[in-house]
Amino acid sequence: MTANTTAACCAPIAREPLAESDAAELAGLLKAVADPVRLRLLSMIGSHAGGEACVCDLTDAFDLTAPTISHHLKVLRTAGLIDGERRGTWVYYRIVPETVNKLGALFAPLAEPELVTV
Amino acid sequence: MTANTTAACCAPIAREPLAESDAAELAGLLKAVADPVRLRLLSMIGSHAGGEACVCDLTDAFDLTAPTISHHLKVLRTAGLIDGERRGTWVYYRIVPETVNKLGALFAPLAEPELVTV
DNA sequence: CTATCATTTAGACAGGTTTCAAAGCAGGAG
DNA sequence: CTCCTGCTTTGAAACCTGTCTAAATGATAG
Repeated sequence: MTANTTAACCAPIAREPLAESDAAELAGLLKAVADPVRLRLLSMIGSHAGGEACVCDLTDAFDLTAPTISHHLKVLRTAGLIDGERRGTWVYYRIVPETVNKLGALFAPLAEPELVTV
Repeated sequence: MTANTTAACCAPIAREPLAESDAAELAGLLKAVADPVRLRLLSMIGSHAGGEACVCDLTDAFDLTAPTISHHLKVLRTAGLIDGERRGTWVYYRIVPETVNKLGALFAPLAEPELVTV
């Protein structure tokens, strides 16, 4: 179609127009992380020693009630970004790297902002 | 080859807990792209020949009214993800790579040993 | 100046989100 | 068994979003 003279740059999102179905799926994932509390939860879980974190640790880090934290964890779990398991009294969550990678792949390699000027 | 080899693990989000202020800023950015229409708009603008796209092209690709598209473009513009300019009759939008890179840097290097060598 | 096309703004409405209090479940301790 | 603690579910209130129609603004042509 075109000369495509600026090929050495583009993140997937800027390489070709996103298909409608892909956009819908990715938007669902992005909605799950597009919240300050859930971003911090995801970060806390992912950076916790052993790769997993107990809900009790997470709840104490916020000025929010336990049901609210539980709700946010459910959103992340439903989106497939985290996975939870009960061991005895406590419930532990860990990250699902495959799903997180989908997000990374979306915007990732947008190289240096040295684009061809107009 | 031992000079700061980014290990096969951690995206910034999984390296250390996100600060509250960073989480708020990033969540704002993510909210702007967490919509199928806006994702496709961003992708269309970024992948368009010349690095910019006219609103008229964008509007025709959706089953939505012009005001709705305009609303979504405003959200992307307010978030700093795109930048618009009027030239004569038409308004042209282009991507702001710096802002998009912030998103790429968040989830990017999580466990995928694929190296960018282009 | 008037007509017309392209885009944005304003106002309104249905539907979804975030949050909390209260109640419900599941394990462990006494 | 009974109680207590950790976590989830439910139900409801306040708020935010996506979409539309109608109207305003900007630019160009006649």
